[in-house]
Amino acid sequence: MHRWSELFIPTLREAPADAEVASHKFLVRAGYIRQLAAGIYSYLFLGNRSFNKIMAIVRQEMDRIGQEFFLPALHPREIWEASGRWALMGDNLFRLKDRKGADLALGMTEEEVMTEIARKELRSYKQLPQIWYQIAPKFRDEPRPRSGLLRVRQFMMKDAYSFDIDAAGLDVSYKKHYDTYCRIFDRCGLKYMVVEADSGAMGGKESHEFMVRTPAGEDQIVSCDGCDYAANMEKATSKLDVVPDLAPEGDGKPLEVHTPAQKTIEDVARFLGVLPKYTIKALALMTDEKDEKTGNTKSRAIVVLMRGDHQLNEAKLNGTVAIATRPMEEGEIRALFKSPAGYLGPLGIEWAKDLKKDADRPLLLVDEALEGRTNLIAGANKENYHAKNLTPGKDFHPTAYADLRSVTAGEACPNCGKALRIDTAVEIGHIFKLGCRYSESMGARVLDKNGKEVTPIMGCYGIGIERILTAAVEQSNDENGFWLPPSIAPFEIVVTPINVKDQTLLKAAVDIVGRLDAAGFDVILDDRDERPGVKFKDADLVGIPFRINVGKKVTEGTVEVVLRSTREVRDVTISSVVEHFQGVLRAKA
RNA sequence: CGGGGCGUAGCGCAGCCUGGUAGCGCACCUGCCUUGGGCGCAGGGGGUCCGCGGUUCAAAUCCGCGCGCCCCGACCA
Repeated sequence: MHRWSELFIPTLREAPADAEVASHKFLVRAGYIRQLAAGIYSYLFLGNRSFNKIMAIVRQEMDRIGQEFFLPALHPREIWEASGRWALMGDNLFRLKDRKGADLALGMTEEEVMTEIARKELRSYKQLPQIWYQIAPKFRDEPRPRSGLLRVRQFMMKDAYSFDIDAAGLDVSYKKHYDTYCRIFDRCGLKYMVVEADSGAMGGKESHEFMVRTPAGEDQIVSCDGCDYAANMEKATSKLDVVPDLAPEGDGKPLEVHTPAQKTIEDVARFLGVLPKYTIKALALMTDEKDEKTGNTKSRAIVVLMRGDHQLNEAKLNGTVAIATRPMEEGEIRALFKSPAGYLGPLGIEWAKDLKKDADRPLLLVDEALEGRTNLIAGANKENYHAKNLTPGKDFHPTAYADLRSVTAGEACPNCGKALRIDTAVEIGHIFKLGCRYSESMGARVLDKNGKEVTPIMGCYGIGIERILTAAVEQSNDENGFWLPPSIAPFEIVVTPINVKDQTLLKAAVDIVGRLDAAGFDVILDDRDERPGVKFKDADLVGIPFRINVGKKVTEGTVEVVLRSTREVRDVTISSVVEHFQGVLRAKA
């Protein structure tokens, strides 16, 4: 029997000053966690209990489709070299040396280790498909740990990897994970949504993120209330209203107009008496690519043209050019384009003809929203002048058109046309068709039916254990504390005798706890010699979804059952308490 | 990596400007009292004032360097 008086549940009346988001404040106040260092937390009794319940659910569901491993957190440099990620991961990878001076890394994910096993052990198509998973700590040297448990440097992750003989097999493994994830998050009592995700520079592969809407989140998701369209910002698109173009002026050729001291889109549009959507915004960017051998940095200029009222989506740009970019400095703009910053435009510059060719020329990337438009207004590459009558493809030639725009709330859904909404959310799971990136680079091969060597195709699938807890807290809290879904709460029920010095009450409470225990419920007895108010406040704080008050009414054979989420109180006879909770808590099971 | 803030008892903070006894609330311990929403009274314990160096008769306080933590941005399978 769990007796509160004997347990270490250090609740705090006040939250630490540096806690900002609800989950951080409450998990600390409720005695679930304590911080050890930036982004590194200890899980105390209650936190660990909740944690174990989440992991048990994940494990149970994953065992239906895969096999659990336990892999080292300490990885030799070699396997990260083999996958090419030793250089790629940069400072996010924790690195250390052993006594002999050999390089080691703390695992941030386990593609390398899993693929290493596959490489050594898998020989035949007959051994496929395989789904291997583990639940283990991961380490990332985040530049900025934040928001309590939301972004940390050590965290628990369920990561799974699938190996299939072909793309059709991968589709099956992927679908299994998709369904399993839904079951896991359903059982954890989360209100989540699944969004299409960007698969990064590798391109073309499928990816979904499992998200929980909460203002504490770090991601933006776009969704439609009218249909099931949902995507993250990097992937989201929308249907734009057709803009009737301006009529050409004069002979229809590019026409310079005097725009003294009008630099921003808003200024120019107002000055010329048009809406910003008739203008072109030119963004000058640079890539700095370091040559590994020579150590020299190669830079390339990229100019992005957007409709005047649109925002560039850097993730989309990244996906298009497959390299990091930075804003160009004013001096660079002057030197390269002979144009003052603020008056940059596409005219009179020799642009690369193709993404692959003309490596010495700057790239001109034009957002799709400008494709087919005519008679637009852009900078004239000349102080105090803009140019009218610009038509892409005629007056200048883009290197490429691409979807580079960030969707904004209220734009039309690409599926059904209803207004899109944008919410912040926390990512709790991510499934991803990896392809052969790791199996290829690390040399995993199996023989197929025909005795031919083929590279297994992989998928990877992650769940953040902390984030399930965090999301659950963010989802259900008020000024007094939070309540967790019973499936992941440290205890399902707290039994609170109003006065433990009153032997009748204490005895009745012990009896009730005993019977609930015996019936398989997770119960805690708050037998502390505290005033009722103190015990109620603590009970409200620590996330337990049900409370049983054992008070005066015991003499009439009843106790109160309080539902934390709604504060709904209900008298239940002592004799039927177990039955009552079997109805409430075990109905679905 | 750019910008900002903070570091004094377990938690929340004052003191620092203007150098001289280290304080308040909560928590904790003892006793009494109280028992349906963080009760009351009395007594008590607890501090390398983030660290190092400097100035000074004297440093929590002034100066320098360092470290840690938080926030915004950048970054982020």
